This record gives sequence, C-alpha cells and structure tokens, in this order.
Amino acid sequence: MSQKKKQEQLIEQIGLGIEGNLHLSPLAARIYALIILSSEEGLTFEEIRAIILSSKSSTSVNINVLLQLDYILFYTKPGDRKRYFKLAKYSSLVLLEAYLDGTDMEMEMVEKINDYNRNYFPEKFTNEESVGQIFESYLEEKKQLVERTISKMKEFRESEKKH
Amino acid sequence: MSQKKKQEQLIEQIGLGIEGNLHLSPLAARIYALIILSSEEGLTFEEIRAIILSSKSSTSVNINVLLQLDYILFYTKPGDRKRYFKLAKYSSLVLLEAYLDGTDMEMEMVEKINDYNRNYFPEKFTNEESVGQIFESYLEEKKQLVERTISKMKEFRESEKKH
DNA sequence: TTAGTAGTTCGATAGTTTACGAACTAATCG
DNA sequence: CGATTAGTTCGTAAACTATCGAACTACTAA
Repeated sequence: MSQKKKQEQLIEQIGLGIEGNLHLSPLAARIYALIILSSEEGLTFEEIRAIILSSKSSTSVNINVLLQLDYILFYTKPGDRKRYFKLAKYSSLVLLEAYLDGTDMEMEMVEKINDYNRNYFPEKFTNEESVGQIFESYLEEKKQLVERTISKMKEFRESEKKH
Repeated sequence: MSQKKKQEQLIEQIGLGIEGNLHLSPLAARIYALIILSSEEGLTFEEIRAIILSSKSSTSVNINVLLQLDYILFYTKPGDRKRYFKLAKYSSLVLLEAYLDGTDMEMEMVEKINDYNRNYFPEKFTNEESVGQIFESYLEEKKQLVERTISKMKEFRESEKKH
C-alpha cells in the first residue's frame, strides 16, 4: 500500500480511537493523529489542510485546541512566516498527568460513595465485602503505576537537559 | 445535611463523573448514580422517576441501556408486577472487562503508529527513544494489573457460588 | 503603500443528542 | 370483560456540537 493510503487509513483509525478516549472533536483527533504520523520536521497549516481536507477556520480552531492542551507545539524558521506543527516531545507525559487527575477524582468519588452507603445502608458492608475491596486496591495500584511512570518520564527529561 | 439533600448532591457529582468517563447520557448517568447510592432492596421504576424527575419514556430507555450493559439488574417479588432495580453485584467486573478491551486497543494503536513511523521516519528511532519505551512498559503493566484484578474478582465470584 | 501570505474571528447551518409527551402493549385484578 | 398498573415505542422539539465560508487582522516583502 502507498504511504498516502496507509496514512489516510491510520488517521481514520487513530482519529476514532483518540476522539472517544481524549474527548476531542473529530477534526482535532484527526489532526492530532496526522501529527503523530509525521516527521520531526513538522507540518505547516496548509499541509495539514491539504491532507485532512478541512477549512481554514476549523483547522485554526482545532490546532489551537491541541496547542492549548500541549499535545502539539510549533516552531518557526527564520525568514519564513509559516508555523511548523509537530508532536510535543512529552505529550505522553501531559496525557499521563491528565489521567492521574482522572484517577484521583475516581478515588474521591468511590470514597464519597462508601461514606454515604456506610452511613445509610450499613447492611451493604456486613461481611468482608470483597468486590469493593478488590476494586479499591486496584485503583490504588493504578494510581501508583501512573505516578511512577510520570516520575520516570520527568527523570528522563531532566537527564536530557543536562546534555 | 438531610439524606435527601446529600443524595441529590452526590447524584449530581457522580453523574457528571460517570457521564464523561463511561459515555452514558446525563440521565443514564444519574440513574446509575442513584442506584449506586441505594439499598440492596433496589428501587422501582416510579421511585427512580420521583427522585430523578424524569419522564416515563426517558427513564425506560435509559434503564434499559444500563440493564443491557449489565451495570444494573432487576428482580421481581411474587404477586408484585413492579421491577426492583439494583446495582449488579459484579458491575465493577463488567467495567474492568470493558476497560481491558480499551487497553488492548490502545496497545494495538501504539504498535501501528510505531510500525508506520519506523518505516517512514526512522530518524524518530535513532537513539534509545526512551519516552516511547517508558510509555509502552506503562501500558503493559497497566494491562497486567487489569487482568490480575479481573482474575481476582472472578475467583471471588466462584468462591461465593460454592456457599 | 500596496499586494500577498498566514492565520483568526464570527455568524450561519447541518447534524447529533437528549429528553419529552402521547399513544400504545401487556399483564393483572375485580 | 373492563379498569388499572407497569412499562415501551415513536415522533418531535430543544439544545448542543462540529464544521464551514466570508470577512477580517497582522505581518512581510517589493
């Protein structure tokens, strides 16, 4: 298959995956997918438009959403007004940090639910109540895993700076 | 604070949390939240309606969505036509199983992206390329954690059946 | 200082989602 | 049977989202 065809196909697939998971608009998700599948050089506004076939306005809005979220970044070349958009090197760190917030919220919620139920429906907590316990330790481990991964990435980033 | 007020507040909060995370409609999310905050006895259709203040039609549709997903179940009492809706005991298992599917998709996607990029932009993979590696081992560990938790819950369910 | 390039802002509109009410079905009871 | 209860189906209205084109700003280069 040609690169172009393969790229189109992957943009479609990855776009759909991203859209649901990351709560981005379909267009933002496709632009993000395209940038993930691009060279270190980056792509210009018009290059993106030519591949995705989107209007200037929507492209502008959605690129800015991705910039705002730190999923992508841009640089410029001297004597060239165009912006070159590329994947933020630590975009996966940004993602994990957002995910950690979600995990914290999830844990808070479970705690509130347990408080409420323990208070008003103590019968729910009579015996060992193990399904809930298994789930809670799962949440705890997941949080620790995410935190550990974030630390590793930050360490790596620091070690890079020193060179 | 009165139970009623506290319940209302939590339905609102949990509902919002669930809505985004689980891709349920606002009403489905609230009904789910209410059922999470209810006794083992369960609630009837009309009891749910009275608390959530929703129409018969929407309530029907959204309860059926939750039933379909195995988040809730109902039982009936002899000589009583009403259905009593309550939380499915292993609803967290159902959730984790869905989450595992999501994790698998995520990993497949990363693989596809890597294949594509390795093919067309080998420069992205010159040095040790550690951010990607850290992220991939995070995904692997997450998957294992979820699988381990699912197994634990299933074991627990089996051990319960024997009694 | 004007022409062109790069990108933004602002309505308008098409499409989707969410919930509703009214009319319906299906089961039970007197 | 006829009335009542429990819940479903269907068409529609309201709200929201995603994208667009046209008009605009801002910067650059001749």
